[in-house]
Formats: sequence, C-alpha cells, structure tokens
Amino acid sequence: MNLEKMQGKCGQVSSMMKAIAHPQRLMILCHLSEGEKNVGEILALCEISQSQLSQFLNRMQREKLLKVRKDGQFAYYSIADKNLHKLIQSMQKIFCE
Amino acid sequence: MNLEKMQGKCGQVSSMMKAIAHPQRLMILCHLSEGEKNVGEILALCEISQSQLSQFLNRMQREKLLKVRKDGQFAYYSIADKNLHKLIQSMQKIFCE
DNA sequence: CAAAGATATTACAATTTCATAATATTCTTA
DNA sequence: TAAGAATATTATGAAATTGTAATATCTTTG
Repeated sequence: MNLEKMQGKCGQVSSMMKAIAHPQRLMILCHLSEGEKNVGEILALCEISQSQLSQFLNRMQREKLLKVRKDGQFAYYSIADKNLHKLIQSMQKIFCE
Repeated sequence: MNLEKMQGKCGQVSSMMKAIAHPQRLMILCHLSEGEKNVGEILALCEISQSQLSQFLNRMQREKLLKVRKDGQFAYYSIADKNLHKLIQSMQKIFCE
C-alpha cells in the first residue's frame, strides 16, 4: 500500500478509534459485542449517567458504528459496523485472556 | 470477568487507544510495526511537523508504548508494548486486507 | 571550535471533549 | 387522561488535545 492510501486509511480508522478511546464507550462496546441491549440494560452495566449514555449512543450511531431498533418505549442498540465488531473481539482476545 | 474488573480493563485499554485515535499517531505506529525507525525516517513517512512528531514520540514513550535507542545523533524508536503490537497487526488485518 | 544536522523542549491560542444539570419527549398503564 | 418510566436533547463550564512557532540541546564534521 502506498503512503497516500495509507494516510487515508489511518484517517478513517483513527476516527473510528476515537469511539474506543474512552473507558465508558469501550465498556458499552464490549457489552454490545455480545448482542443488542436496550439503554436501561447498558446503563446498569456501565458507570455513567443516563444523559451521557444517551449522548454516547447517539454519537456512535451518527458515526454508523451502532444501530438502533425501537420497540415501544425501549431502544435496543447493537454494533452496526462489522469491522468494529471484529476489532472489539480481537481486543478482547489480546487484553482479556 | 466481573463488572468491576471489566471497568479496570476498559480504563487501561481505552487510554492505550488514545494513542491510536489520531491519524498521524496511527501512521507512526503502523510504520513502527515493521521494525524500529529513526525520527528522520518517520518524519519522511508521515505528514507531520518535526516538533509534533517529537512530541508524539515522547508522549508514547512516557506511556510505555514506545521505546527509544539512541545511536549517536539518531534516535531509533520501536514499539515497546507487546499487546499494542498485536493490536496494530490485528487492525492491519481487519482494515487493510 | 564553529557550523550544520538531528532531535527535544517550551509556550500558547484554537479547538474539541467531558461531565453535569436541567428539561423535553415518547410510550405505557392505571 | 394523568402519572410514571424510558430515552433524548440542550446548554454550559472545565479540562484535555491539537497545531504551530520559537528556541534549545546534542552530535558530528570540517
């Protein structure tokens, strides 16, 4: 791969990495790597305020990293980006085994 | 793994991820994943000023992600953290193949 | 020793991110 | 339809990050 193409890749990938570069966002992603969860469930698993959780979920959704499925009053979030999912799994292997 | 331990891990790992969450720092790390390089060589490969490169290298060294070997007037940097190295390689597989 | 090259340090304004509080919206159910 | 639960939005100050300029240090070589 040439330098210019590599610059482009690094730009894309590093901006995805910003999502992971926060303790609670990483926590959210690790939990979602097991499957979709609604906001209340995630809230119970992470040490974070409801407002911030909602903001983080919204942000990662705008960045196409997450997707949401509304069911009545509940909102179920899951990982939308296949590569992000692979990366989280790799990270779990590297850092948690 | 219990939640508390998971919080700890996510804290550690996300702070390592901050290094990767920047286009030029990721570029640096990708080049260093092939082996040690001196500052001038890295400078030629990345679109970054000399000052900023030096600051980034110093920062990642303080965080124990990189190590440096001085040889005369040259400073050779390489990846010091084994897990970071594994992660960069995983990322290259996921995003660059 | 003086000059030039390689690298490091310091300082600072601009921007971005973070955390929190307050409030709003939407859906369910009594 | 009023109350309550689940989720989203907005606003804001504090803190961290970024990029750049200027300067310093260390090393080699003429």
